[in-house]
Amino acid sequence: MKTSKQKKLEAAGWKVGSASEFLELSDAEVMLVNMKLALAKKIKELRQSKKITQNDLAKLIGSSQSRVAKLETADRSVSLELLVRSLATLGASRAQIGKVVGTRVMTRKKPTRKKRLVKS
Amino acid sequence: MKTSKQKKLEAAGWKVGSASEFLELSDAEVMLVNMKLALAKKIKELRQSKKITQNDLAKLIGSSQSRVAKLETADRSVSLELLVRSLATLGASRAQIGKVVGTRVMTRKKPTRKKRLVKS
DNA sequence: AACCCTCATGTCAGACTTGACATATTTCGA
DNA sequence: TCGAAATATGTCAAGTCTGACATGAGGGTT
Repeated sequence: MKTSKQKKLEAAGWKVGSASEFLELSDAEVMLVNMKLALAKKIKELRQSKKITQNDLAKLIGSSQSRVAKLETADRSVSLELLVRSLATLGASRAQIGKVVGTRVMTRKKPTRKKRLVKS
Repeated sequence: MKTSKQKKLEAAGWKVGSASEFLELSDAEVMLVNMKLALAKKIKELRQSKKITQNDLAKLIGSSQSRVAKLETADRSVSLELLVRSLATLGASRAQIGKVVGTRVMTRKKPTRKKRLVKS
């Protein structure tokens, strides 16, 4: 049986188990995904605080509205690099970006519950 | 006449002036390059502290010695993503990576006034 | 309704990144 | 000095990411 961690990764479209050590790699991947989510969230916050649209931001970073939408939803097709570059273009300092990268975000909004069984 | 900043970027192989605002973009690019240099340095430090070769690390991250060499020299062909992924695989925490991302590195060696204790 | 604005999603050609390999250069112990 | 291990550099096919475009969904205003 697969670990829930592994299932989560695969659901998000990440390759799993392709290299040497599963635990190490998986941890790194999970960390990367969470980092991206945190950065995406920060981009959205920063953009909204500046009261500009995704289209406006797109012009600032030399891209298109659709890519900005993908940025803010941490779409599988956006790189860490584009996320960081966008934050920087929005005026975030290295220190601010470092803080986002280094700080775990609480994602749970509801009291923890037991998971439902899923049919296979 | 080009600014020294611009020349530096072009020397490093980065495209300049292709989008909207030069100053904004350039700042973001410079920041990104410096970030990569800081991450590369950290990777090398971490690897050496573990007393393993580039080849060993390459196996750990599922890559080759040559790419690890490029990683540690912040070669133009390595992505931020690979840098961060490698650090994570070396066991760095998000907090540690965030610190590297957010901390400007002094490139010039001058006598330091108050030497401080460094985390191991 | 019809119109407009904002954001999300799918697709794709072109650009960029990757692991692997070959080869060069540096480092260092005997 | 020599040789070998470690590291650096160049190249490239295969894979990934990007901007652009089309289109959809959801609100809000007239």
